[in-house]
Order: sequence, then structure tokens, then C-alpha cells
Amino acid sequence: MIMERKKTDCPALPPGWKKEEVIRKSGLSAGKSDVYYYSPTGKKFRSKPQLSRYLGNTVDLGCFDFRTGKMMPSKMQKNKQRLRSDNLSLSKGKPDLNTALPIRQTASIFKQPVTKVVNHPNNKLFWEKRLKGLRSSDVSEEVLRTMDLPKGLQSIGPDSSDETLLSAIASALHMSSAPITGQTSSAAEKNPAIWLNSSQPLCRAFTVTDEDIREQELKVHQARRSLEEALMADTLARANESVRDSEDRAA
DNA sequence: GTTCTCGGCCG
DNA sequence: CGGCCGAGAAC
Repeated sequence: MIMERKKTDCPALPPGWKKEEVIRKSGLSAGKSDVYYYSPTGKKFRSKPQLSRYLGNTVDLGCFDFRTGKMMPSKMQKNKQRLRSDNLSLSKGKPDLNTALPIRQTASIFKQPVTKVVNHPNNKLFWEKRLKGLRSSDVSEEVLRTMDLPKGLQSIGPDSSDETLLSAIASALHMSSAPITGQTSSAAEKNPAIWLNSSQPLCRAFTVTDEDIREQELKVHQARRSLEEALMADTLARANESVRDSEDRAA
């Protein structure tokens, strides 16, 4: 006879989510309790950030209290979650692509903001590194594979890593409707600190050929097929699971 | 290998 | 002090 540990329904979350509280029964922290949540598919979550990344924009966890599992109106004061209109409206001209937030500017599917350090005395020293290490990742927090960039793209300035370059360009494409050319002035090459065009990413001037475009179209096509297959597999998996759930309940 | 549990860091 | 996550223990 297995004593199923009690997982209670959590009203503050979408249907099917369960909450569990486990009391520590030994050690220095005996008596303390840990709270876990289970998605409808059974995945376990042990912290609010983890939950938040998984749910994305589906649910606003701003005032969700992880420990109690309830919405706490009192937590409304937190002014985190910067609106990007703040940053755009107060800079009338072109945004400075190397210091503005790398938030997606097209369809808003990511609402998580990115930390921006302002008024730091050494600001100039680390804006080059701001985008370092940004990666696409999936909902289970695993980093997806890194990108290979074409030889024609070359970084400029102190940080020459590919990942920073890629992020800088992606950010530029999102932030500006003007063409992205890279740094066209050869003077910027020798002394970026002075000649940098801040409305362009830290990247040498580059050209995009017709073949580049055809190649990319092919990649997009293949990626769409992969996505289609993955979605299909997921739908089937969920269907199977709900069948199993009903059988368990009936037994 | 996966899951459970407590330690311990850091804000 | 509590949230969060690493890592050893347990399975």
C-alpha cells in the first residue's frame, strides 16, 4: 500500500496544477518545509523562477506567492518588470543599440525583462559584454545548441566572441527599422571608443548575398518542419497521458 | 539512470 | 530568515 503524498489543487494556477508541501524530518533544518508544484503533465517545479520560465506569459506570477500558492495582492508594490516603453519614449532619436535592452521588439512573446545597469561609473567598460552568453533555450532550461556564424560577419571591439556578435546583431534588427550595416567607418576599427556609430552593432560592415538569403530560407523551412513534428509528438504524448490519468483514477 | 532530501549560499 | 538550487543519498 503506497501512501500517496498529498498534492493539493492550486486554485491560483491553471487547472491540473498541483501543489505539495514536504516537511523536513531530519538534519539541522528539520521542521522546515519545501514547496513543490506539479504541472498537468507531471513535471516537478521547486522554485518560482523555474515555474515562471515554464509558464512564460500564460500566467502573471508577479503577485503569486510560491510558498502559499496564493495570489498576494500585497505584493503589488514591486516595480520590477520594466516596461520597454520607458526606454524607448525617453530617447527621442535612434536608440543606442549597444546599450538599449535586448528585448524582443516584434511580437511580444517574452515578457521577461533584462537587467540594465545605469549610471555606473564604469559603464563604458562593460557595455561590450552586455550581451555575452545570451542563448535561446527551451522550457526545461536547457540551452539549445550554439550558432555558427558566416565568415563574413566579424565582430569589432574588445569582445570578439561569436555569441556576443550574434546577440548584438539580433538585438539591432529588433530595435531599429533602419538597415543594419555594421560599423562602416574604418576609423571605428582602430579606435571604437571614439568612432563608434552607436546606432549600429559592434560588427564590421558586411554584405548579404543572394545565396546567403537562399540558404537561410532553406534553414527556416527545415526548422518549420522540425517544429511541426515536435508539436505533433507533443500532442500525442499529452493525449496518451490524459488517457492514463483516467485509467489511474478509475482503478 | 532518476528521485528525494537536506545543506548552504546569497539576497 | 527564507527562497532557491547544488549535490549527495537513496532508490
